[in-house]
Amino acid sequence: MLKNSQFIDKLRQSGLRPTKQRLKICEVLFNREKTFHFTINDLAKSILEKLNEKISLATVYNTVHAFKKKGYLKEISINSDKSYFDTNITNHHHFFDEDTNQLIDCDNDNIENINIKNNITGKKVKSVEVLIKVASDNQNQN
Amino acid sequence: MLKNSQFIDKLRQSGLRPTKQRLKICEVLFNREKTFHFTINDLAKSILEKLNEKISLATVYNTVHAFKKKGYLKEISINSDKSYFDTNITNHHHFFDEDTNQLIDCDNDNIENINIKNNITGKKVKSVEVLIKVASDNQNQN
DNA sequence: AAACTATATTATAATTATTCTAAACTATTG
DNA sequence: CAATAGTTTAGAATAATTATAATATAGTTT
Repeated sequence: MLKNSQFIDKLRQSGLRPTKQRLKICEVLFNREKTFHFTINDLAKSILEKLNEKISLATVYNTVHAFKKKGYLKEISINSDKSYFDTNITNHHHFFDEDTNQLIDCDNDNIENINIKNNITGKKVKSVEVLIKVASDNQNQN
Repeated sequence: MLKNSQFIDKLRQSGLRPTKQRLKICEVLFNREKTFHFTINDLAKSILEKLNEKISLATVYNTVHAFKKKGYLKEISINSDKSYFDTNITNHHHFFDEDTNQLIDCDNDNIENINIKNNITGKKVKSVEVLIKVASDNQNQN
């Protein structure tokens, strides 16, 4: 478990002011055993429930985007009406269970190394993400 | 180039009534040399420009979803504020150019076969999609 | 520590993509 | 050709996200 002062240092190091709100959000996001996936709404709800505190939705949006820009969060490429974020910033992939709409981490060594033979000229590969959609046998394909 | 009567047959075969609007949309989507990617907005604009005809937005949404359900279109998993569709329904991957926000097909044999060692128990793999985000060197990672 | 400046937070309005609704319309069937 | 089941439509409703502009706070300078 990280201490408040550690979050303060981390924020300051990346040029973000360690405000009350940002520290609360750090607590909810990073003071955990396991990484996890969330939507902005999930996060706002967590803050309310866990810390019994209200942070303006706008601030939650701002903070999540700031954290993403600094590399503390990743956004996950799923087609959905809302954006999903991940506190696991390591290189890894995802299963998406179409029955339950759940996103599940797929360990990187569960898939052989992906080698892109021909990249777009003049561009650099920023990320390679695999999304494996799964469902029970009787479901429609998406 | 496909003829109108061929679209009529195709629609009827899959239990969709071949209406004026659906045939127009077929023309725009499938009467081409190459497959392509689009958003609902792109499509509505194309209809207006190419056919000089106005189809209600609701109908465009309905039709695209109907076509997707029947397997004539694929939806692409990109995290974005809007949904992207693909007339290329074969198994393939994508590059996403973060500089231009463009989606580019990645030939299937540009990537070695992807082998998932351990799948979620009780579930069947419905699709495996790779999204390769690229950008010029000086861009931020997404 | 007061004053200053740059950055953050907030409630609320605005915007955008998408879905819903219910009335009018049309293709198919008997 | 009448019945009916499926479609289309404009516009309203909804939901996620972004913009706005006033207020508050953090860091810095005096």
